[in-house]
Amino acid sequence: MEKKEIMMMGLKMEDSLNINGSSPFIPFSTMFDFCEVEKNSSLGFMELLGVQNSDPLFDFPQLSTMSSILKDQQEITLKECFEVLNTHQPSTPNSSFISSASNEVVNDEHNKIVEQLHEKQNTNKKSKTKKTNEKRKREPRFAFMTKSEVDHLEDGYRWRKYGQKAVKNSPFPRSYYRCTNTSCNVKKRVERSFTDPSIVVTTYEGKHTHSSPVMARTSTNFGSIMHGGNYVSQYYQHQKHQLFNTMSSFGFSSSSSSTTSSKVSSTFSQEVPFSRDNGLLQDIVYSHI
DNA sequence: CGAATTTGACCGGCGC
DNA sequence: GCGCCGGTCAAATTCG
Repeated sequence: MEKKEIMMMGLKMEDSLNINGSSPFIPFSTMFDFCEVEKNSSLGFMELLGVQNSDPLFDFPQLSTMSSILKDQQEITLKECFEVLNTHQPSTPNSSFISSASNEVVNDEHNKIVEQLHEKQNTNKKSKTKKTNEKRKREPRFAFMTKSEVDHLEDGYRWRKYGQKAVKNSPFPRSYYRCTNTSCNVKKRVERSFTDPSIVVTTYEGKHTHSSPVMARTSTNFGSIMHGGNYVSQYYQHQKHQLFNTMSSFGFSSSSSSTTSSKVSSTFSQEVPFSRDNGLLQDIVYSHI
């Protein structure tokens, strides 16, 4: 007899059910609300996600467009995401694909982020000219804005909290986590957006030198398609899977829809049937015990 | 009782 | 030099 373990983007379904009762909330809305990439990186959006030609995600024109934007500019903003998605508006306009946050809130957030990025770029320039010998090398960082009622989202790795600080101009604190694996120096910061408290901003720094402990003990298809040791690993595989479900369930269509369903089953999971009725809730993982 | 979290102290970078 | 700020440390406390 198979035992089912249900996970939604790494967050256990039962946890989310406890919080919202009959209507489970969606912990992740979309991963490309904001994506920050190191300047020297030539990664496009698809490469960032580890999407290859054989992936069903490859067929979504919206994502290809975003990928090219990201490649040219090294960063993609909320506004650009909106523009791209609006030019490929699905047939049902009332379905809010990006998030349930109002445009005002998201624009505020966008402006803030752009401001921060510019500030950072300026300070980087200054410190470069000032210092001949660079002391501290910053690991690549990736930030995600996610709609969640839980601050610390389960992502398959084990983290130890080592600090918490009050965030300027925000009632919500920022938490600092470090990977519990001693040989691994990956860190992450988690904070809640004060413009929209339903949004959690998670920033990863560095790459794991080991595989995910959760994935190691559950023989899932996610585990088998991981890029071990890479920061685009299991987290992105989750995101990738989620993204496809989201794109599909909100009415976006891939450019080669005839072949998509077969591709999906081979690339993501043969055990999880795709049903549009389930929407985001179909992101489940079956594990054998 | 060991592991994880909390929280005030501390540190280094930066602007004034 | 001083104060602010983001990030980290580590002793105390809580949790399982």
